[in-house]
Amino acid sequence: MARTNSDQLHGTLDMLVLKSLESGPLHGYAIALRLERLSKDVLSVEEGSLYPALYRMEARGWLTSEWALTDTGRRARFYRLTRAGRAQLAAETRSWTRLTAAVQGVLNA
Amino acid sequence: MARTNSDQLHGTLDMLVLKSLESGPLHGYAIALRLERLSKDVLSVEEGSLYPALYRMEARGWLTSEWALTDTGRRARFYRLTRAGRAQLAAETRSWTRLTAAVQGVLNA
DNA sequence: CGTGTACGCCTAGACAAACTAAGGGTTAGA
DNA sequence: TCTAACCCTTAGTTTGTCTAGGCGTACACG
Repeated sequence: MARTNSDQLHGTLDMLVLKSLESGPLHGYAIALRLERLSKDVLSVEEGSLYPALYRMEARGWLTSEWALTDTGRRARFYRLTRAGRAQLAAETRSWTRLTAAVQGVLNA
Repeated sequence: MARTNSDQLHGTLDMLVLKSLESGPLHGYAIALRLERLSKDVLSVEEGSLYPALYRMEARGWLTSEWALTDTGRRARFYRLTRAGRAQLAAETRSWTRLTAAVQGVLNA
């Protein structure tokens, strides 16, 4: 009913997830933790957003996944960036930079 | 059907519209032109997004509106920022700055 | 005079993305 | 034993933006 979190990540979640996989495969939970930590708790990644995003991106060929064990011995699904995923990350990053610069330009006017 | 423009403005349109009214009332068409010009044509404001956004914001008390004549003698609906609208603009600007800084932090990692 | 073009506004419907709010199972430790 | 952290899943809702039309007016130009 009431919205507390207001789609703060709209349009950037894919990019952030792709980015966090750039340096190697991670599982969902780890991706969420990483993003929260890197953003100093400004970004909070809801599971209900994250997992569907992962499935979506895998379906689009940007990621592959497989079950494996974490370093603490738990089963988890690890996601790995594909070549197409890297390209997508680059494209989204360019586009994001361009957009935010434009918005900033308006705000400075 | 196919999406060409991908919701590029998602979440920022309200802020941009409020910002463009900061220096005085404008009508819808003028707001769109202004945003396109200020952003050097990076942002394109679709009428189907803009007008519903204006109605929404008026309903929320951020804007008031009235019919008046443009300097070229046409009838147009002019929107004016309310006190609440100014507060909203300030809040959204703070939040946007915070968010983009966080995203940038992740991208730089 | 007709006709195109820029000016202006309006709206229904589709759609994607993110969210809320559950549920489930596992491991470790108090 | 029981709690908390770890990890995944998904149905359903909400929202905003977009597409794709429609309407009417003023003015310039041939």
